[in-house]
Amino acid sequence: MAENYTEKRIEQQISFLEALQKLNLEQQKAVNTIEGPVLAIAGPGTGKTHILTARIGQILVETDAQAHNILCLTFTDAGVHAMRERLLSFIGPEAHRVHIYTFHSFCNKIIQEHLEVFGRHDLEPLSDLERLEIIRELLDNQDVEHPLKVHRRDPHYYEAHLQDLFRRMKSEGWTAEHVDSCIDAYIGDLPNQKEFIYQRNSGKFKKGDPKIARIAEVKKRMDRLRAAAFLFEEYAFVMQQRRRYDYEDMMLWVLKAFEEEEYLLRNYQEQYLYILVDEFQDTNGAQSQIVQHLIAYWEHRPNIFIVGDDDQSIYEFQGARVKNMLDFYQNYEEYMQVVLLQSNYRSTQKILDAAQVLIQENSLRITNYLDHLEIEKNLIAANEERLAKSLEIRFLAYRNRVQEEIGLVETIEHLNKEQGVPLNEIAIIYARHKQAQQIIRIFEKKDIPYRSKRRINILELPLIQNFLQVLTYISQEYEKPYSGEPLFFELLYSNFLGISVQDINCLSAFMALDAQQKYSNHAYQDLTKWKDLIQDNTKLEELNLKNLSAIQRLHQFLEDSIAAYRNRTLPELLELIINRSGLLYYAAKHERKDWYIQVINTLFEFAKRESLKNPILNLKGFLDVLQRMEDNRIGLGVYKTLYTTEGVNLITAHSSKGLEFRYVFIINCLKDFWEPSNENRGRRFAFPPTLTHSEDGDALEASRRLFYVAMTRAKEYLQFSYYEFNEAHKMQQRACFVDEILARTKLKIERKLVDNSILVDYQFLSFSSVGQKQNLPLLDRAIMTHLLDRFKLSVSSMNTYLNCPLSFYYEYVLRLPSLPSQEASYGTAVHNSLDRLFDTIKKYETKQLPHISELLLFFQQEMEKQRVYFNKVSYQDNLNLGMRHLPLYYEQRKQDWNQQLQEADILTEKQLRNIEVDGVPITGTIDKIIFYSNQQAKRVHLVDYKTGKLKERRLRPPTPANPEGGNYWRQLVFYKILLENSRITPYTAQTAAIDYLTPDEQGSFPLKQIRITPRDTSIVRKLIQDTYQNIKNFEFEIGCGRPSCKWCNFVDRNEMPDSFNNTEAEDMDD
DNA sequence: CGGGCCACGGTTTTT
DNA sequence: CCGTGGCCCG
Repeated sequence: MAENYTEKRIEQQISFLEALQKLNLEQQKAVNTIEGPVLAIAGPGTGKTHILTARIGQILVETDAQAHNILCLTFTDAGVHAMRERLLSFIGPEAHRVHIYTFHSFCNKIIQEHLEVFGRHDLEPLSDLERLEIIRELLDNQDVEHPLKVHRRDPHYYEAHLQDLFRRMKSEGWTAEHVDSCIDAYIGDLPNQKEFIYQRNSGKFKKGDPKIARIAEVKKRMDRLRAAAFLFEEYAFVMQQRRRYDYEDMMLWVLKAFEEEEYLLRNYQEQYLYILVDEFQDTNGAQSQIVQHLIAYWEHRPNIFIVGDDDQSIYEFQGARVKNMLDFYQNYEEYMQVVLLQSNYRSTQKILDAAQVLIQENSLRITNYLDHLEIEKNLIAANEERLAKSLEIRFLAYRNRVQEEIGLVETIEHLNKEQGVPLNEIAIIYARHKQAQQIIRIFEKKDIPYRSKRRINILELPLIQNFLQVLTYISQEYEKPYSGEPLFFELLYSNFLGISVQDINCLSAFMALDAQQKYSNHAYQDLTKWKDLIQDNTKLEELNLKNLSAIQRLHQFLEDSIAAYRNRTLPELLELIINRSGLLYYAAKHERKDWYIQVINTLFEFAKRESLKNPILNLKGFLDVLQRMEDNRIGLGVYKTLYTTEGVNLITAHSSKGLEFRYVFIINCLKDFWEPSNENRGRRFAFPPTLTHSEDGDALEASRRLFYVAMTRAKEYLQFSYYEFNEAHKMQQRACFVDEILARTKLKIERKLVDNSILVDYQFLSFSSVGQKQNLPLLDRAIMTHLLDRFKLSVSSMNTYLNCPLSFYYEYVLRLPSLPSQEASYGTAVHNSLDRLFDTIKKYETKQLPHISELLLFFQQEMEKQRVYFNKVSYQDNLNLGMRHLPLYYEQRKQDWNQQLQEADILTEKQLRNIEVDGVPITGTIDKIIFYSNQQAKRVHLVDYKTGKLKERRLRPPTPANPEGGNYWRQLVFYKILLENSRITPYTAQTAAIDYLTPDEQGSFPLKQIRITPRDTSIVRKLIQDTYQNIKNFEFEIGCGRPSCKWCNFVDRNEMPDSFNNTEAEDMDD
């Protein structure tokens, strides 16, 4: 046997033997018990990977088995990787021949090896968007009486629930019938449950009576789940029809093949003489069935080694997981060897004791089910280096959240600077990512390196958003020249194009002045187009740009891309654009180039995948897919490791599993973060306990395990902290786990106060971005003065300014072209048709209301005029909407209208120009003015049409909380002021109304009338003056900061300092 | 303890 | 928009 071994192998052999000798007794048992079933319960830090690999080595040494006769299954890629590395160091290249897989890669291998059975050739993985769309269609096809739809305003509300349910059903191997019977069992038992029985007499209820209403409520929820589960089969069928599959399917296919194709299973059963399963506490139902199939061949004595720690099971359904372990034990009890690994090589005894005390509060532990073995899980510190150190565990209570965060950062800085602890030996562990946001900001501002790994949606990144703007422009210009004009200005700001902000200002000033001039000459058709400007070298040279060549490059790049559109596949075109736009160059030169390149690749790979599914997909289609993803809040995820340099680790307790750090800080140890809020959280169905094998209190145990995992990451020092009062000064409740540990140890809570001087030091780190000044410089004041020369305040410009001065700057000063939204276009069409209706009356002086058909005809004509602003589908939708709403509206209003026609004069679409109030030029158009000429008091009534849902807030007069009043209220008062200062009439307007053109839920069209008081008028007059003054003072820099605000987002997206631009600028200065 | 009303938030993670 | 949990009252 030995003669073929090279010297190197012999060396490895020796190091392997040495490693074997160093094993403690428990470990030796786990490694040496090669034959028969073994269950190893391995607590944290007990050398799990070490044992698994040593055992593999041992099998190879002790038996005739070849490397390929050994199968080692684990949960994650990282697990596979770690195992392979360790094995390589033990046994050398032979390690590559051992079959180490994740469950998924193992199934994939089986499928690839038996394509004839699986017929997977033409199948493609299902994207998140496709999943959603399949489910949406499924829901749409259901009757309105379906439990998931009935009484539901949003027919798609349960989409997310269904996604989660179907995924669960697949991964746990549940059928609809199984779910159904579990629900029946649960409901049947409800009257026996304490919470569903009155505990004492109260009112008409007697002690011992079942709570009928509560039971009915649960039943209703369960019926929804039941109905949802029965949609599963159809979902699976549609997937198959569309030739799509997802991750969970791979496992199910293999399971099915194992059951139906005996030879296939037998094949693998005979090959794998030794099977090892890692992290058994995390295997789901389907995974555990795969293992069971593989070992079934060996009846009572399979050579299987299962290692796991039930106390570290932090994914759901602990009941089912413990059941898996127990089933495994009971099935092979006769020959089963149980090994309990207790020597911990990671932590100090103090840390282990505290962790121990905590986890003993749990009852759902495997040791409690294996009573007869009389085993007790205890962790004993066995690392000699660690034994020497014995830092105290600390519990710190801070006054508030800010203090906790500052205290933490201070402590870490001290550790690093004064004690020389490397930052990557320090971890901050929390329950949810959002808890780390503020700390990340502090680290950023203080320039302390940190690492944080989390899933990021690349579609939200400024770089990608800018790039998508460029793609959209190219796509639109290809479809129809000049249709991309409204995008051009924003596109210019894309960092990777290398255009300086000064030059953009120069170009925008030219465009704005040009527009101003042409508007005043009514030469709307002659407006200069961006596209023409950047290819007009003469004009460009007149502008004295800092970097003319960047603009010329941009022009060339856009032209080339549009030209390349037709003859290239989507990936080819994208590749060209990524290269020629400068995106790739920009990313490659960036400080965080690894990350940027990864982001670009993710987008590119996604485009390739989509093209594979749909070979004729073009750029427009691709952008449409991305748009639909955005609409449905589906991201394109990528794991981001922020700052790959060594730094403080910021991680969730979940992702801390398997890691270890010298210093661990568990933060925000509060009930709200660490204890389960509810069994049914988020957009998910609640499952009956009969299905998940979980019971009341199980969720708390799951959280306790998570906390335990976090604690056992610490090697030397463990610190818990929390804050006593939240932002609203409400007292916080600390997590019960803290108290559980305190109760059974001598540890005490220390109240910490952060020194005032330190607090002051942190003041400068601004904690809020709302209301921040924008970073993009405004145009030159002289140019702005010129542009606002003849500016007149209208309702919409005033409202825009009041809502967001930044938006005002872009929309009214720079006059950037924008496409009207589809809603706005529909509104215009309805408006215009109503105007024409009343015009007709006037024209023929009949005082008779024309027939409804007249109105509908106008509407159709007006929609035709707006057609360009709709896509094909939404045009039809909006047309149908109007054709349905207008007759109902007409019917509801006609009586009022007829009466008005008799009593009053009606003026529609009255333009009021050249009006001045308190020195401010104002302007506007009033939808409808009704003159009550025959009344003594000469008065008019104003009406404004609105399409859109009634929102009372918009109509509210000013309150102390909202001193400017609702938008619509302000608008009506503005109109009154406009009319009364117009001198077209001596009449006063005391009443005004918003006339809603969209019905409410009861099908009636609201007509909201307001009475305008002199106080109202003076408030709005003051607003008019102030707003005008602010505009004249160029106070545009502060945006509203609302997440939905186009221009705030634009500025936000482009505020990042960009090294590329700077180097470009330097190059030019030479 | 039980019910009604109102304000508020809306995980974690792997393949 | 839905469900939950705090809060108040009976």
